[in-house]
Amino acid sequence: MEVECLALKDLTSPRKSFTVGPEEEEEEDGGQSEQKAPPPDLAHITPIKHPALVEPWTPTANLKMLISAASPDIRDREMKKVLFRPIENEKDTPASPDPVMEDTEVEDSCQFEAAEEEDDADKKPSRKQKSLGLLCQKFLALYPDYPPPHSPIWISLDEVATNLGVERRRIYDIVNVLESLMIVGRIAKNSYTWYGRQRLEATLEELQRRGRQQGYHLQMEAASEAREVGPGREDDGAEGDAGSAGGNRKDKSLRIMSQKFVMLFLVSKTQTVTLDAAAKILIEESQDSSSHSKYKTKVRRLYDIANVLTSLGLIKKVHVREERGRKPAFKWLGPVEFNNSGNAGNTVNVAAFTPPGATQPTASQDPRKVKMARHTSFNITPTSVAIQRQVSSAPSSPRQEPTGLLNQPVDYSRRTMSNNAVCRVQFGNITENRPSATPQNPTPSNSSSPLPPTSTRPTLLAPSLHPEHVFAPSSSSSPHCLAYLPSLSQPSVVMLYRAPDKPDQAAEGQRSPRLESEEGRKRKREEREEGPTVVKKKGASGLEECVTTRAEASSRTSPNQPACPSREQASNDSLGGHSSSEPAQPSHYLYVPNNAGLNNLNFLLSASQQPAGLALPPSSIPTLALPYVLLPSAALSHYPLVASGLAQQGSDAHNKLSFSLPAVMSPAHFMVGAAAAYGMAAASEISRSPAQTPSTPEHSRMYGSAAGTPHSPSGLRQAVSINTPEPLTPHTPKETTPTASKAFFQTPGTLGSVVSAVPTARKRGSAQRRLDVGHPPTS
DNA sequence: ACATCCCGCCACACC
DNA sequence: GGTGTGGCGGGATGT
Repeated sequence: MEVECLALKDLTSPRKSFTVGPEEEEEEDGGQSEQKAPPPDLAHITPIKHPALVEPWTPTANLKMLISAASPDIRDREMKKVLFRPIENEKDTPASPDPVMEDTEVEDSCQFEAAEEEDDADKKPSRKQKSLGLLCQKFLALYPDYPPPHSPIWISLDEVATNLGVERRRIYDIVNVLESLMIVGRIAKNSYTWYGRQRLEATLEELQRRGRQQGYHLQMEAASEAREVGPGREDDGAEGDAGSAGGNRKDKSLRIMSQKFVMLFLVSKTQTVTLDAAAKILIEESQDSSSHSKYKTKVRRLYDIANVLTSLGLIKKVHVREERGRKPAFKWLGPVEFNNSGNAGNTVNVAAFTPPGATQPTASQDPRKVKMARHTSFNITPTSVAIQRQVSSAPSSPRQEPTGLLNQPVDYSRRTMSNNAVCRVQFGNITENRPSATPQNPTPSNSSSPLPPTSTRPTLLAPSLHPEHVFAPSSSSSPHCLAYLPSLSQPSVVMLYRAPDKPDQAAEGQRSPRLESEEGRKRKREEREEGPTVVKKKGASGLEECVTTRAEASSRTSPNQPACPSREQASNDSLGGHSSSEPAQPSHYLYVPNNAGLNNLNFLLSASQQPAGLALPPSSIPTLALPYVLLPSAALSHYPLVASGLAQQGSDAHNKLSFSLPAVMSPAHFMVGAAAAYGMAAASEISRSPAQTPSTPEHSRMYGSAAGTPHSPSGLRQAVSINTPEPLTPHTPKETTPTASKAFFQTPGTLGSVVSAVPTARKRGSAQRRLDVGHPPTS
């Protein structure tokens, strides 16, 4: 790995010139960044003060981070600062950070932010920010909805926990629910395979079937009618599940409860289930008659499950009014009717499903056999702030939907930006596949080895973004893309703006995601079937349509990839190809601090645009007077935009550029919430010339590190790749250019270093504690 | 006051 | 005994 790294570096070296320090050397970002090379533009752009001094964890800071992104170390530091800061400092240095404003211009803007941000960012994360729903979103953001079938993604819970900066315990909660839906499958201790939504539909179908068999529908009716549930009871079902699960242990709970809960929705006429009813039904089954306490416990668990399901976009919170008043309930947003055919796509074996507990990956392929790419994903740092509360808040209460705002937590999945969103950002995942391509295992097949998750490979970069994350306006036409970079100090959004071909589309992007939610899904479903255009919308269930579309059309073979066939083309285009207006890519990017009124959003816009105007295409951005910073493209180079397709992209290589920003994108964030809200739809593709895509070492690191340390900026390390428009497939790119791949690979080494650095983080239990650092556990 | 649900103790299942 | 899981519910936080 190390070696590789070197290699990468070498590669990058050329770039180094402006790239920030290759590595750690740099002292602190701020200064260094400038020093480094910053192209003139940058230099002034980022007037980062002396980082060392303050380390404000402000938007500006984010900027710095970006800049400094080049050096992972720095990032880490910063991240730490950030991460910890809130905790530790929380009050200590309250304002300092923001107010300080390191950057010049930015600062100004920052100031705006400052006020808020401090709150958000600095402060300790509110409870909402730590919610399971948000956490789940982050988790989901790490992996593609539709990973390539043949290259399963390996997940290390420990790593995930570390990266997300949470306790393992929390991850278990999420994973158990995801496992109940076969979104992940357990391989072994601490090891899971990520299936994404490929099997989701089939699983849901199966659950529906089972739910009916078990008579849940009757209970639901009873319950609904008479609040008091009639003791319909049937334990069988439950037990069956549990039993099947194999582990009988106690796993009856979350996993099974989750399935049952889902079953209730699937058999419900109204598709709405009140917590009360669900709890009662579940209690009965379990026979815990314990009564009230049991009830309370069940409800608590249901909240946990509901938060995860909400994050998946499968349900949303609602209230049902009753005589007494309104009761909390959840409405199913996922698919209810399954066409076998459709499901089939996934080829999930129902059988596999059966034993939920069992977790057999089986079904189609044994993951293990298949080489698994490690998804290092991550990077998501625990951004304290990162997540917008909106989102977070949502976990339980998605109410916003109506508004159609950003928030919806859940919808990430569905968030579709514009209909055509083309751009895609990928996080690590994408890469993952590629990596496989990497030297060692170019093809999935060959690698028989399961890949030790650990060091091995690297295949992945960082977690890929789901397409969702990216907004893509209509295809190529659109000029810019928005990316949400949670890792940045705050949740930030970066807009890459290319000389626009058409702003309009961007506008499209704006459409609130929400709208789609329900209706959209349906539509989507339809769409999928129809066709391909899709980019990434997600189906109701959150499934990406792209996949589906394509998948259906052709065989389901690879839902993932196929889905977005066009990419290649795109890639061509984008990569270098993208001739459109710009030859390669925008020379500059605008970075807009969130402060500006945008909720914590930061944007990078291509300089090509007039800064002042920030005028994004009108459509795209409503007039926003935002403070922004121009960043020379070079600056971004550090963050490697990797054209996935660079080299060979061959099939996969989409044009996506990935550029790794030290941020993590969580879908949610990405969401756009803000973006959307603002109407920025973004999206365009950014194409990057191959040359550009440098896989700089740093870059690689970023990816590689997938596992950032928790505290550390792991989050930062994420890479984002943006594709050209089009349908991107989820991430498939198995093969990417060599170079690119290298970059990814290297990561590991990088990671290693990083990780090592933070070993402590690893402490699992304590991992979270990082939070505590600041505050000792109360007790 | 009630709705949510974070947090982490602690039991259990495996090494 | 150590570690991975995850049940469970106290009590904090949000509304």
